[in-house]
Order: sequence, then C-alpha cells, then structure tokens
Amino acid sequence: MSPMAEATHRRAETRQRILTAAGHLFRKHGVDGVGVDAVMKEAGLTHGGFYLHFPSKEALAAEVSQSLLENAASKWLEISRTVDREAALERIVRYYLDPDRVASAHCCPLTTLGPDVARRSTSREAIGGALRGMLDALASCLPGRKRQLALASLSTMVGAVVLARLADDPDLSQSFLQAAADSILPVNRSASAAERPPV
Amino acid sequence: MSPMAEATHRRAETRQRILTAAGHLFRKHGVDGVGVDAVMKEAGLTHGGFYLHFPSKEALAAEVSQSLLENAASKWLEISRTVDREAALERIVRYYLDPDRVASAHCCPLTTLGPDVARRSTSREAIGGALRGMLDALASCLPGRKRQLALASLSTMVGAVVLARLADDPDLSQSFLQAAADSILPVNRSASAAERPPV
DNA sequence: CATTCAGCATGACGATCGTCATAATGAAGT
DNA sequence: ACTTCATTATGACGATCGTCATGCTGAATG
Repeated sequence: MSPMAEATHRRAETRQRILTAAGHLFRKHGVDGVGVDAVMKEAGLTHGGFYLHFPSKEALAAEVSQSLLENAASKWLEISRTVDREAALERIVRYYLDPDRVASAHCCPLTTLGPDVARRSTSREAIGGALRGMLDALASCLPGRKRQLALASLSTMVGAVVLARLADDPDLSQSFLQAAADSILPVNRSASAAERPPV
Repeated sequence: MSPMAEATHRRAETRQRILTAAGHLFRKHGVDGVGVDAVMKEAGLTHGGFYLHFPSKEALAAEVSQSLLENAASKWLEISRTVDREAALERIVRYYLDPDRVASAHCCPLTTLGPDVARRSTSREAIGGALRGMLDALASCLPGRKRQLALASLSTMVGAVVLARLADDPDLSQSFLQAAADSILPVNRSASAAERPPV
C-alpha cells in the first residue's frame, strides 16, 4: 500500500463516514432539522473540517439522497436478477414494507426525505437516475403492463411507509403496510408476518 | 353585533390568517424551513405578536397539520355523500391526483408535510382523527373489502404525489399520477391493480 | 533532524432562529 | 375626558445556524 494511496484512502473513508452519519440524521430529523455540527459530531469529527469534504450543506444533502437511493436501487436490481420474478417481487416488497425497518431510521429515503428532496433542485436532479433504476427493477419483476404496474406499485409502497410512519396507532401503521403488500403481491399470500410488539 | 363579539371575532380572524399563512409556507418550505417571522410577515403582521395566538411554533405546526387534513377529510366525506359511490371515488381520486394541484402548494399535507409530522409527536396525535376520516370517506366509495382497499388506495395516492413532486422529469411526474389513478379506479380502462388476478 | 504538507481542530463571523418583556395603539366603558 | 383592556409592534435575549480563516498535529520526504 503506497503512502499517498493510504492518505487518499483515509480521506475517502472520512468522507464516507460523514455521508453515512448524515444519512442517519437527515432521515431521523430532516435535512433542516440537523446542523453541520451534529453531522460531524456523529461522524466523530468537529464541525470545522466539514468544508474540506463538501462545498456546502446543500451539496451534502444532494449526495446523501443520491447515495441512499442508489444503494436501494442496486439492491433491488440485484434481487431482481438472482431470483425468479415472482419471488423477487415478493422479496422486494416484503423487505421494503418490513415493520421493523419502517419504524427504524434505515428505511427508504423516499419516504423520510421525499419532500425535503423535492424542494431542493440539486437533490432532485441527483436522484433522477436512481429513481428510474428502482422502477426498472420493479418492472422486471412484474407481469403484463410492466411500466404501469411499476409506477403504481412504487407509489403504493412509498405511500404506505409514509402513512405508517405518520399514524399514531401501531395497529393502523401495520394495516397500511399489510394492505399495501396484499395489493401489490399476487393473491397467493404466503406466511403473514408474525405478530410484532409495538416499537 | 356586540362590541366584544367583534373583538373576539377580529382575534379569531387574525389567528386564522396566521394559520393559512403557515399552511402555505410550511407546505412550500417545510416546517423547519420557515421561521415564525416569515409566517407572521406572510400574515401581514410582525413576529412578536405570534405568541398571543399560539404558545409555540410546535403548537402551530400541529394545528396547521390538523386543520389542513381535516379540511381534506371533510371535503372527501362531503363528496362521498353527494354522489354515487363510483362517481365519488373518481372525483376524489382525480381531484387528489390533479397535476396542477400537485405542482402547486395546495396539495395534500400528507405528501408535503408527512415526514415533518411523523417526527413531531404532538402533530402526529393531532392528525389521527382526520386520517381516519379520510380512510372512512374512501372506504364508503369502495366495493368489496372496503378497509383493505381504502388503506391501499390512500397509500397509492399519497405515494404517487410524493413521487410526482420528486421526479425532475415532468413526463415521469405525470406518469406516476396517471398510473395511480388507473390502478385505483375500477375497470373503466383495463384491469385495475386492486382487482388484478394472479398471472 | 528539519521541512513540508494534508487532514482535522479551534474559534470566530454574521445571520437567523424561537421566545419573551415591554411599549404603542386604539376602541369600550364610565 | 379618563381609565381599561385587548391587540399588535418593537426590540432584545440567548442559542444555533452555515461558513470560513487560522492554528495544530503527525506522518512522508530529503
């Protein structure tokens, strides 16, 4: 390992730590709900060094959104290629609508940062490709009019998670997720999710 | 018109102006994206007087969310009672997914403030009733397993608007709205996703 | 051992935030 | 006219925001 290679590696590693820290905090409190200092503290650094890695908080928000969504898109694409279509669709849907994941901060950024991203033009542009990737992955698992169904299915999934996170009643939350899964997946319901204790 | 009645009327009127101003600005920039002074300026007042009408910004956010959602819920209920079920469903869905409305700041707060509300416990509690009202209105327009379909349909509508506002490509935005409408409304066109038979 | 240099820490700036104490305003009651 | 009272305006507070200029540190170079 060459010396300078290690230096740039450390730099990239730190950058990545900032990105993942921002990913957690932005999803939990919203982009406008956390400051640069909170992000840097979560990354184990102090606020001043932030601008050695990103030109502005807006740029960070755009890159975080893009990174999180591209992760999801590539995961979906991978699933859609390694299993047969019906099983892939079920895996994607059940993973996306898993109550534990929805309750946590690890759920899809579309549902936690959607409006935040929509208001920021740079973030909007950054996620365009990933959004199409998710649609393609879904479409490749769907029968018939793939594109129409992919658009509608993604809408249902995103809406269900938004509403599940919004509802104050855990039963209602669960109902949104279950109804969405039943609406997207073909009627042969496999084992329904076990009873889960409230968050 | 008694004198004191007019006084309290003026007070209530000012309060309402603050509420509607906050409704516009919160939906456009997010709750954390506007300050109390911006809200008061939009209402034609100065920032200091805010605390004569609301105990805190959090309380304002909760009341704005509740008010906007209850407006929508009562509108849906009214429609569901004045027309036959199928026509009512179509009116609600087409109104909700109207591209002009989606592009404006007048669209449903679930889609613009959803994550913001989900993070604020007081706001979450405030909207519980209205959310159930919207589900009831939808269910009364739906055939068969009403509750399941209402949950899934609302999810699809909310998700479609979120995604339409997110997409940078106007064609893609339009596609989300169109696909959602086609998926919810009965078989005017082709098979709907809700009643789609397994392949 | 001295120098260099990249990466991070420190500290500070103007601006804006939520909140409140207080003054100005103007109509209502006596 | 004088007082009362409700409503809004003014101005300020501490805190936090995004941003940046500067100082420190520790390893690579010669």
